[in-house]
Amino acid sequence: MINRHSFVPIYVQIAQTIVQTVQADGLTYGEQLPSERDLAEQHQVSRLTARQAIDELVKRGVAYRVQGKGTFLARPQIRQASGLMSFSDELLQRGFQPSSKIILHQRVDASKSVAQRFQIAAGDPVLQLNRVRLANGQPVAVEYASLNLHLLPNLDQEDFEGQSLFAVIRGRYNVYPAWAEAEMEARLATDAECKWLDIPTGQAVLVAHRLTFTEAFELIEAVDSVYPGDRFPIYIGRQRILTELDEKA
Amino acid sequence: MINRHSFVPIYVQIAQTIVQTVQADGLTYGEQLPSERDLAEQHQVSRLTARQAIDELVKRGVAYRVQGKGTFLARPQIRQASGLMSFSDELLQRGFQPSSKIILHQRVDASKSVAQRFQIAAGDPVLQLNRVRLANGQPVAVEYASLNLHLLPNLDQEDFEGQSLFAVIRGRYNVYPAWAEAEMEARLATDAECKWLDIPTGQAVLVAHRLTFTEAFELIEAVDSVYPGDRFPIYIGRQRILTELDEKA
DNA sequence: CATCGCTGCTGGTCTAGTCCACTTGACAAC
DNA sequence: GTTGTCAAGTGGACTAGACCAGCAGCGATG
Repeated sequence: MINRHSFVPIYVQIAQTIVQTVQADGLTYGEQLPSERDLAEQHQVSRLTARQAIDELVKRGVAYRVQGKGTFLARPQIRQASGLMSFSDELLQRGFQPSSKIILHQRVDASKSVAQRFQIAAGDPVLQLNRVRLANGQPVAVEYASLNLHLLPNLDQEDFEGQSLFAVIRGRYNVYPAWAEAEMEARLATDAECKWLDIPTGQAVLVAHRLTFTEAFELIEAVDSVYPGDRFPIYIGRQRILTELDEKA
Repeated sequence: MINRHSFVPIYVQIAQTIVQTVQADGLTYGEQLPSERDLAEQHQVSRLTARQAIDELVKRGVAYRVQGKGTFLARPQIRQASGLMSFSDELLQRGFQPSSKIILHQRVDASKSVAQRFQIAAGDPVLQLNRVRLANGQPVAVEYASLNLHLLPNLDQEDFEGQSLFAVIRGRYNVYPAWAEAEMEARLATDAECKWLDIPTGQAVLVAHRLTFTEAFELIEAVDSVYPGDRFPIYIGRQRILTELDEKA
């Protein structure tokens, strides 16, 4: 079960085995997981390590704790993937074949507002990448992306028709998206968008203004995604509602 | 500084003092916070406790760690409040005076699909509460809410024109919203919505289908919020992008 | 029969350490 | 000057305990 000489921390390994066990045993919402003390003894680790494993599951919204009673499986999420994450990954998970048609792909000088977001000088080059996103050949979104060439030098020489942008960012540059932030609004589709998305004029579209950061909050990309309103509802994911630090006094 | 006999855990107290210190000293994005060992010695606690304090800040996206270097302040969020949280709270934070006009307020028998969401029997009573939400007297949203009367008995006898729904839920019932999940779409406003929101016909609106859960994933409410597309962009909050548990092998 | 209290379980918090991985800067050797 | 090495400081992982707080079941006591 547990490999003490692996680079993967023990608590992650334990979290993985719990997930596997849950799937194998067909456990569902509300059922109880092993106690922290049981897990510790089972895997011959200290209780804190077992607790860290369960922390991982709680962080993901897979399980929840009740003091005095135990740890239980959470209600499953509506969907796995999030509208805030990689478009390609989400489509793959949902069983579609993602692809792209590039509308624009060029270095541009950063405008003042873009430069401020990227924390670079105005006029510094930024990669502008506008794409129509397709699922099984059907257009499902238009994306207007600005990418940080300081963080991703020579990114403009990559090919994005064939491969996922995030895959390139992770694989070639070892840059890992860790945080995302978004604002949403609705508006009517522009004429160009109607053509790209193959929708009638006057239709409502959902626009997501998304920022993606590294662990250290360097801005990787700023994207405006335009979705036809009804064809593709966007799942925001499961989020913990944080109480203020100074409440509960 | 630290009160060892308070009911508030020491690590929370330390997290609070860090936030206060940061504000008092005017520290900004990128500046370094005290090391875990420093914090531990400063407050005369073990290193784990100091670490837990920083964990709180990292969980909130206030700080981030870099192994071998230290802990640093994160880039501030676009906005504080989230479109997934309490409408009233968000408006208050942004300096508006929230109010409501009730369109519908009655017990209804749960339809099959609603009952399934709430995990109750079909036909069991649910509180349907439809409101026009106002900011400084201006209509900014229409909300169609279904509330769980099993969790919140006799909620239908409360007054919601004057007070925040979440305030009642927290104060009177001791039910704390802990998780939220949402899907978003865009469509054209209905005639009734145009009247309520005082917008021209044919305008695009943003629709958020939101579920709010307790810590134990009991469904508190299911809400469809309709926002005029451009008047009020919805902030989704800052979210961690989770890597799969079985990656990084 | 109802109730109170005990006991044994759970998670929540905390201690005082250990060793490892990584970053940085200083300093010595080339 | 460049390069390599070493030490100090950082967060990451882990141990082996401790006590507290909340829940549930059981049994004795009224």
